[in-house]
Amino acid sequence: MRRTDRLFEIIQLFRGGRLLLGRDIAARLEVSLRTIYRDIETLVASGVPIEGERGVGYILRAPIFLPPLTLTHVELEALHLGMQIVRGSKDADLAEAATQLLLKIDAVLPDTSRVTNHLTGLSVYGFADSGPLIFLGAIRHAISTRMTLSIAYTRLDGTETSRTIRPLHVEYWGNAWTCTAWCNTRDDFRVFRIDRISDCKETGDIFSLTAGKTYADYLDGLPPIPEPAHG
Amino acid sequence: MRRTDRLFEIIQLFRGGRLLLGRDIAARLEVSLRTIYRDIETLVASGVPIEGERGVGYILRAPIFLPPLTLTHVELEALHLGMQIVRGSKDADLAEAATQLLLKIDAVLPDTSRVTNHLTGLSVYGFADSGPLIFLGAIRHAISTRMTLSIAYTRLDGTETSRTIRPLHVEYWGNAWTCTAWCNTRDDFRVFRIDRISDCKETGDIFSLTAGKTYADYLDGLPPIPEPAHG
DNA sequence: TTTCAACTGACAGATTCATGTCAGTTGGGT
DNA sequence: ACCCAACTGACATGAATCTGTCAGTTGAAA
Repeated sequence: MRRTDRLFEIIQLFRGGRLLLGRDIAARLEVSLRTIYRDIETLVASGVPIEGERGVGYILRAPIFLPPLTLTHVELEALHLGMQIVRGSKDADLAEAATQLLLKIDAVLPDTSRVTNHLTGLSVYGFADSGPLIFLGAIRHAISTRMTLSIAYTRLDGTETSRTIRPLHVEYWGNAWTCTAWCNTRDDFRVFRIDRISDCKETGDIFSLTAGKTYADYLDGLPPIPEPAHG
Repeated sequence: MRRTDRLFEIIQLFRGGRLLLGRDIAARLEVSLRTIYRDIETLVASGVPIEGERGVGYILRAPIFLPPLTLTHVELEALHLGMQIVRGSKDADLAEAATQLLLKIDAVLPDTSRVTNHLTGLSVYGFADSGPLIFLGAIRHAISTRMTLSIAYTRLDGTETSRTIRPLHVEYWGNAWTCTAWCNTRDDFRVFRIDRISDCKETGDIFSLTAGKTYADYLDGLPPIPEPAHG
């Protein structure tokens, strides 16, 4: 096995945020521990955020590895525009991540390719996602961890209701965010505007994706489906 | 010089979209022509879009080289969201670039990191940039090449006017695009809503960034400046 | 048909690289 | 004080890579 391949392999071993011991990596890849130390040194030197602690082991901070890419100028512009828009979003996690991503990319580009040089003068002021979206991040988190939520919701007519839901999907409509969920209270699918959710708590229950209650099932039940991101 | 460094150097030589001969690259890097052929083969094999034509030379299609990066899941999500939003934009160039970028990234991620796996259920329908923005691409192009434009503009009160402008900057306001320009007709800075531009032609004149007529000068002349992309 | 420059294959020598072994040090935790 | 596992340095050996040279082929354009 070539060294390059082994370096790649090592990154793969960290999937799932695992803590690894040098000794175990060495055994797994059938090389000596010394070689692993050298490999890790190489990886860190090329910017892979592996962190080691004496007496503990290694972890990889950012688990998605992007190999070298080449971009056109327009692609870099699109990337920059998109990240600026997301930075302006009300979802604090996403906004922060967008900032970090821009910084990473900028740090890595030579002066001559620096984002700002290729921006043909373009600024983004104030994202369009309106209203209080303080729960957007929590909901996205709940979707990925399948946490049942208990929400208070203000209907369009102003009346309040509280529901227990299994959040399935989030949609962005250009100026509003919605959450499609299985509503335990109504025993059917429901779509909620996130800016009208006035309270949101995790119940502690973890739901499983039961047949008939998934987002795919919801889509199946709809007549004609709008094409995402084409208009 | 290590080979890896030379490979990197070769990419740098292509800056500015230059057409290069293998012989010249060889001379510049003080290696044999055969070695350059081998280097180019290696680069192409690792995905760098260098194209060679017999009897002509080499060009690099996508001139921005992004070294390996590691991303967190949220960063990948932010990237995906941003690109989906840009894909929905009315600027055909940017939208297409965003699509290409998404495809590039998806092609390069291992199955386990594939964008769709990390999207905690998120769709983008219909970008908020409203109205006819058919000239957005043309204006961005004119900004980068410093082409003077002749535009027909419909004021908010409905009256028509035609102007000769030096486009300087484009701003995105969440639901509308504007272009800040030096207006030759009025001999002052003016801001135009791009969806209200009913015609747009290049005059053929290339302007230079004269002191007092740059975007920086425009910003200097403004009282308090809104912070870009923070809300 | 000639020219140009990209391309390909083979081969041998040089040199760099990678690796294991050994013998340490360091910092945190128990 | 002891253990653990990350770290570091040195060195020799062997493997892999890299390179130039030479002798071609190919496709396009003049």
